Amino acid sequence: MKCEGIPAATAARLPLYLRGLRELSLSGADLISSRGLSEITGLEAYQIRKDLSYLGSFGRRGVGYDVEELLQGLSDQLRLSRVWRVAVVGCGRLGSSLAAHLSIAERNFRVCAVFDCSARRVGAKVAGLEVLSWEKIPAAMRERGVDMAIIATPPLAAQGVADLIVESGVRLILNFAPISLSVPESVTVRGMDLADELQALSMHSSAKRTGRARDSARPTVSWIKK
Amino acid sequence: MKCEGIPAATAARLPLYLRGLRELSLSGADLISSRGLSEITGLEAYQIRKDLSYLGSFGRRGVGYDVEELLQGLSDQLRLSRVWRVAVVGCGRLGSSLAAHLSIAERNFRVCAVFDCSARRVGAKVAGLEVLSWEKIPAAMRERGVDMAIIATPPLAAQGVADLIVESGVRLILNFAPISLSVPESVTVRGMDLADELQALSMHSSAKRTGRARDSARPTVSWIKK
DNA sequence: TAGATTGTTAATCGATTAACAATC
DNA sequence: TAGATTGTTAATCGATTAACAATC
Repeated sequence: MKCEGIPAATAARLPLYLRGLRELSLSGADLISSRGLSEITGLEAYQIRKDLSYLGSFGRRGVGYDVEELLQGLSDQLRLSRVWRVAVVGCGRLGSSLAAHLSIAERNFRVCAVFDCSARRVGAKVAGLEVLSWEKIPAAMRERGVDMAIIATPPLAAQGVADLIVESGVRLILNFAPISLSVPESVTVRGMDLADELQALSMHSSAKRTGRARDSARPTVSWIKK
Repeated sequence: MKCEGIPAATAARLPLYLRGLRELSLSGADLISSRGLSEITGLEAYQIRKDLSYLGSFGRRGVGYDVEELLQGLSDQLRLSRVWRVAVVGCGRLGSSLAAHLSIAERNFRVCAVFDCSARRVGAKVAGLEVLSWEKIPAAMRERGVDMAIIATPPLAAQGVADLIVESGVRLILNFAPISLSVPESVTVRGMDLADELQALSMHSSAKRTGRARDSARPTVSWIKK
């Protein structure tokens, strides 16, 4: 799938570039070459040049890329010029830690609602917010203008929660529950599963190699195939 | 990258098939067609047939796939016939919840060591285990026969921890810290980053579509490029 | 000018899709 | 036999890599 003409494989690498550039920016660097970015990301320089060329002409031949300019270009492409309003559903250990982590560490994403299915947890505070009952999902999501929802419930509750999220008009879902969700075509679901990752790692037990650095161009080729 | 002749794109989808088949097995199904698996996974039937053909001949023409047999084949490919010994480094909110979750929910992965860099947490219990000081990483990893390490420390501590993990001979790392790690060629690192995923989701804000189900063939195309 | 580095074009490679023959 | 469904081959598509001309 493409995002505005950008190949899927390239789009999946943009967050990696963004992180590298943020580090560079903090360290005060003005310029960076594709070769320099290669050392930071572990990707090949020619691939970086090709990827960045899809965003437009941010580099200067013979010179390199202006760090701030490229950072801006990437932020625009990733639509980070705005703050995204995030809801977390499921306030167990994982959900609470995700909510807390987001609140502390990410300025582009603001947790603005937390929900739980257990009466025991409703009313408690998580990430500074009062935990709401799952029944309030559609109303509260709309009221608070939520853009994305994170599902961190037990697997059996996840589909029901997903249905409520869809009902409330939210179209971006990050799913930590180890189950496949059914959603309408218009909704994008991204699954993150610890077991899946460990299983994939186990396959690499022998016969592997590693360039260097964070493998993880996190290659999101199939956001969804259709 | 291939694993024993299996294309990378296919390998990345195997955990998805495994989950579907486990559900089927629990529900008592004996046989499943590629069409049936398509409904469960959201992938196309022809792609499923092609993927499974790489594992060998598990289906019977005119009939379908034997659920248990295919489950066994997938488990073998994913090397799940054994229990993998996992260490968690970093016992903050995220690390503790990952350790607890793994202990409870995953039979193929056993948490057998937990570490932290903060003296405050050393000695506490996480997932039933005593939290050890990071200085003991090399010794304890070896003693306990750890196969994989999960890094869930703050970003600034992650590289140092990764170095100790590598020193202890562990070659499979799942990194939750939002930073690129430098490791030798022989080590496989998989990065999981909440911010990266949210950024990627944000790109899909408009102009998206979703087949159904868990998009997430979790397309791990670049475990590492080289 | 000479050296550096991008942006782009062309070549290679791998993955997806389509089609169908094999076979239960 | 007729219907169903796999496994495989061939066709298409997209991504990676290589090479180099443009340009600072």
